[in-house]
Parts: sequence; structure tokens; C-alpha cells
Amino acid sequence: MLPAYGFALAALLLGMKWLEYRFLLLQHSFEIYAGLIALVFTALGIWLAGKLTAPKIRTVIIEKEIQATIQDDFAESQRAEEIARTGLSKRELDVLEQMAQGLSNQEIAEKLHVSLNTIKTHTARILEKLEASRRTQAVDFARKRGILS
Amino acid sequence: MLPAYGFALAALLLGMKWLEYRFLLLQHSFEIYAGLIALVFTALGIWLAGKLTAPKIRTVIIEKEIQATIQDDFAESQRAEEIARTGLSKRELDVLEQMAQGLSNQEIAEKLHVSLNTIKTHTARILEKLEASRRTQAVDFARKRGILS
DNA sequence: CTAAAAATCACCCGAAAGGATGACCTTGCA
DNA sequence: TGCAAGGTCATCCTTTCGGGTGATTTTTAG
Repeated sequence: MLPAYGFALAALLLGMKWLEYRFLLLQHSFEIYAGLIALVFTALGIWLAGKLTAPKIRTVIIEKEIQATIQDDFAESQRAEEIARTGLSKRELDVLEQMAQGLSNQEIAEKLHVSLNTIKTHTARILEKLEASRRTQAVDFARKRGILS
Repeated sequence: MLPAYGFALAALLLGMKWLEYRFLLLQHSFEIYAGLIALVFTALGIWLAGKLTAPKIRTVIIEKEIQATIQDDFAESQRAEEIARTGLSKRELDVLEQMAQGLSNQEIAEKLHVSLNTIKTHTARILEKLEASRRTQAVDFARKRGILS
């Protein structure tokens, strides 16, 4: 930009010299030329300013809420592993889920269309496999292991 | 700003008239004055540009991933309200928490240093207030209402 | 200070849950 | 083909829970 400025100045002087011989510079008053120069260089200054000034950088931080699906996916993959570790069968998992919903053995039996005794044996195995001695404890253990919700 | 520019021009002319009579304007070459004017008005242009042109703003957007704790805070504030809605007392909440951990009434009694009968009356009221008929159901309801973990 | 609410404990009874064991049937896999 | 695993059902017995009721002592709030 500094070369550009020097170039503009040189162009001014050359232009004036040219005008001097072509249009009889002295015929016009000095004020007119001064005004022209002022105008041109004001414009040059404005243009220079645009080139010189560094752009102001406004940093906008947008807080983007991300879904915590990583955790879910992790749990999702870990769930099968945990279930395998406990050795719970599909049916036992069904019963465990109903158990976690607060249903009684009788209600679970009706919901799954089997007898109460069947559910009792399932719950017995669930307690055994989860090493719990009460259904509330079994549900709690299952939750802590990520098997339930 | 336009008035300012006009004013600057007027000041220039006045200044030149003043110089003309004070320092024998014609003694100096026209080029020197032209250069001076160019310099001054370039500065003026730069200054004007700062005033006239809209500030250059480069907006940098940084997406910041934040934890979705809003839900948690919401639940945190809603918890007290939910507890108030159920009408559970502090002691009943204590018992409910132990219940959710899978402890038996006997174990809770020992942990809280009270008799088994006391815990039984507490659990009876908990079931009543949560409109549950089994402790597993009470725990489930409490969870779904955000009262527990 | 006093009434209401909370916390404590007790007893009884029936229902639900848990422990142990045995049996039968289907299914999948070696 | 045969057997292990899962699912089903049953019986007996013990423990735990839940419902109902009553009572005494703190604690709290008006």
C-alpha cells in the first residue's frame, strides 16, 4: 500500500505537469487545483483506509447443546455384555422388567400368560443370578449394572 | 461528516490565503503545496473512512459443546415440588431411599437405628402417599416422579 | 403455649415373596 | 440322536410385606 501511495503521488505530479503544458495550468487559480487534489487524495485516503485497517474479529461463541447419545450407545453395547455376565435368559429378563415396574408375581403371571408358579421359579432364578435376596434389591442391582432403563 | 469535510476544505483555503500573505506563498513551488495538501487530505480520507464506512467485522462462530444440564437442573428444582406434592416427610424419604437400595425393613431399621415396627409404619405411609401397593411399585413411582436418583 | 404433624413403637393377621426341590416339555446344538 | 438349557408348572415351608389399629413422644408452626 505504501508503494501504491507513492505511485499515486507520482501520478499526481506527472498529471499536473501534463496539464501544465496542455491546458495552460496558470490560467486556473491555485484554489481549484488544490480542491481537486484534496478531493482525489481524500478518496485515496478512504480507499487506503479500507485496505489498511485490520478487520475487527468478533468471536461469537454459540453454545450448542449436544445429545448425550455417546453414553447411551455405550450403555447399549454394554447392556448385552452385562446381561451375558449375569446369565439371565430372555424370559427372566421379561420378568425382571415387569418386576422393576412394581408388578407382583401374580400380575406378571397374568401379563405374560403363565402361571404364578412359573413366575416364582423365574424370580427365584433372577435373584440367584443377580445374587440378590429381595426383588427390590434385584431391581436395584440390575439398574446399577445398566441392565434396566 | 459531510459538513466536516466541507469545513476541512474551507479551512484549507483559509489557511492557504493566510499563508499567501504571511509567508509569500509564491516563493514555494506549487508541487510542495500540492504534496502537503495530498498528505493532509489522505489523512483526512483515512479518518473519514473510519467514520463513514461500516466497521469490518468478521464473525467467527465457535460451536461450544456444553453438557445438557438443563434437564438436571430442572429435575433438581422439580424434585422438591414433587416431594411436596406427595406429602412425604424427611424420615419417609430416608426410608424410601433405603427401600430403593433393595434393603429389607429389618435392614433399614438397623441402618437408621430404629425398631422394625417403626420402619413398617413408615413404609405403610410411603405406600399410602405414593398410592402404591408394593415397595417395588413405590420405588418405581418415586423414580418416575423424579424423587429418586 | 397449644394444636397439628411427625416420629416412634407395638400387635395381629393375611397376602406376597422367597427358598428348596422335583417334574415335564420343547428347542437347539454337538 | 441325545443332552443341555430354557421354559413351564407344582408343592411345602419360612420369611417378609402390607393393612389395620392404637398409643406415646418429639417437633413444628401458628
